[in-house]
Amino acid sequence: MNSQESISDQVSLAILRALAQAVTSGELPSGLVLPSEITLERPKNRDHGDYATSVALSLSKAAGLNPRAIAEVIRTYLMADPVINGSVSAVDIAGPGFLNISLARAGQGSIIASILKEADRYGHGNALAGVSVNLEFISANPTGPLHLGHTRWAAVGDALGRVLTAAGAKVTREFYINDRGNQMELFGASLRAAAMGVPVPEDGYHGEYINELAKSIIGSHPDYLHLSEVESLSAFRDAGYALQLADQQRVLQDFRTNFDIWFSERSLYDNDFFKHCLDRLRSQGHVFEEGGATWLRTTDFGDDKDRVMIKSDGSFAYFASDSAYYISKRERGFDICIYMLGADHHGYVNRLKAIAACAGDDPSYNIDVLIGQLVKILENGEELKLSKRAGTIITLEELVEKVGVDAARYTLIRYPVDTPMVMDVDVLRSRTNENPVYYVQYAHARICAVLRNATDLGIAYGIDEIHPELLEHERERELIGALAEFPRVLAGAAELREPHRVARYAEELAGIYHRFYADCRVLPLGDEKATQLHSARATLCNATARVIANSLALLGVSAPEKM
RNA sequence: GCGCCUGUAGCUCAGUCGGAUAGAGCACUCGCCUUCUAAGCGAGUUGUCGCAGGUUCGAUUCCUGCCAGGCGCGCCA
Repeated sequence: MNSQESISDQVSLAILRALAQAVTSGELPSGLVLPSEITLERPKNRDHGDYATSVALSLSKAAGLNPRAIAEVIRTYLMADPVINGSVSAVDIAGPGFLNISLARAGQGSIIASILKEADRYGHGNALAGVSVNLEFISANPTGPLHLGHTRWAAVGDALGRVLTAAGAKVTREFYINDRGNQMELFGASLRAAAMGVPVPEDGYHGEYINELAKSIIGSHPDYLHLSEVESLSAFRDAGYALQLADQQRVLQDFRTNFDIWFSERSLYDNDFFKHCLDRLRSQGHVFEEGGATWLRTTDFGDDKDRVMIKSDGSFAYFASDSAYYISKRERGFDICIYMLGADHHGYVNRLKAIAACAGDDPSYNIDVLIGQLVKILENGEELKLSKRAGTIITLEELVEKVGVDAARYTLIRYPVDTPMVMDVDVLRSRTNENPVYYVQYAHARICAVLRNATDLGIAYGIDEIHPELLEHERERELIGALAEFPRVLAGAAELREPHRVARYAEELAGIYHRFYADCRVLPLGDEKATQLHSARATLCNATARVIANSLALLGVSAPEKM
């Protein structure tokens, strides 16, 4: 990290050094417990500098000193610090004891230089280096098309994978196929009934897609109708499964969401793997028998009731799969298992965490469960109701047909997953500020146009044309400040598992760029002579395009060069 | 009954290791294209941050209680 240490990191380390020096010199009490790190914040008000910290305020009580006095001591050592000497232009004390730090032009220039140098890796970090993450999302039954609820996870899960990767983690995306149990049997029975032209079972699967699937199966396997009932049920089930799974895979690929592993629930029971899991849990002392069933004592770890794994009739409860699946993930070498579940599954959080604890793991580290709220969709001002019965479910594919992959992905990602959201199809089709994906993409396309023109005019730009001393306009300062924020935003998004932060940042950056563009002419006007300022501004544009493109890449959204 | 999530501008929502006058888009009014993409920019108006306490130098943010809405609590999957 040393070579890529950002200005803000350098400053916060310098503040730590200043505090240590102050303690050594006796200006701060010797017993004072110093913070392990200093987090700088970006003041909303530009008069408060580029960075600010309130350490002096928080140390005041323990030190028994006036916060402004502490700030004064820090300021003195900070100004003398050789490392940041050239990049910081001023350290001011404001209000009750805030330290406001302003960057020198040279410091701003180094930000642009590192963006151009690191290119598509700018902003990436190593907070999760060496950590192996299993990211499981969607995990739909292979008994029908992916619908709107799955779509949110497809977009957010994929973006989270990109964000975690950018933070240095080794990420494996996994789709858990619920291919065993009653639902599969009902699916087979529904297909068979449809194929035979008899009523589908009451609790079976309905909808036009069932008829189409049935038709397609008979088309390639007319003999299925003449098998015995038992044989034909499983034949229809397996054929339907294969078709539906292939369909889900195709739709997801078109949605730019790719999985490394498609994990079959059935496979958990192959080769006595489940027995092995049970033995492992038993050896940890959390398995017991009662009423003819085999249980996991999840109440040892905060669950509100114990869970049955093997029912008294000898069949496996769904929880058996959950337990074995978790153990499988850990035995395959994953340090952190992330689960993305719908709000209707939030009751599972405790029991999943309890599985980890029962297996002897640390539930606060090895397992991370994210709960997402539901999505509603609006068209022509009316909510499209989702009903499988009525056959009016909105599929992922239909949504993409309506608004396109970029708009669908972007909109689903830009909200925190724990808030319910409404997608308005009409807005997503619009080309205005209401539609943030265009706002961001437009900024990128606009910059590309400017750079094309710069090249035509023979204006040089790039790492040798930064000229930070010429960038003194307030808009330029703002823009550089925003570019410098990207690594922190990305790190936060990874740590909190919140990719929406990247989208919000991209919107803010795009807005700052548009304002810069309105106020700062980049290229020479008419027959005006080209100067270094033109090159410097074009270079700033170049760096901005880079950061916007990097942000969009993390969301799986395209960064067009022309619109 | 127990548990989880949510409650911020007229609308849709940002804002988490507590910070300096609480933000954006939409909507409404008015400006800005004979020169870099107007899918853009600028100006104006809008708030008991659900309510009540507590911790703190300082709370939209943390804690407790309450109110309102959504969801979940099977030897179903």
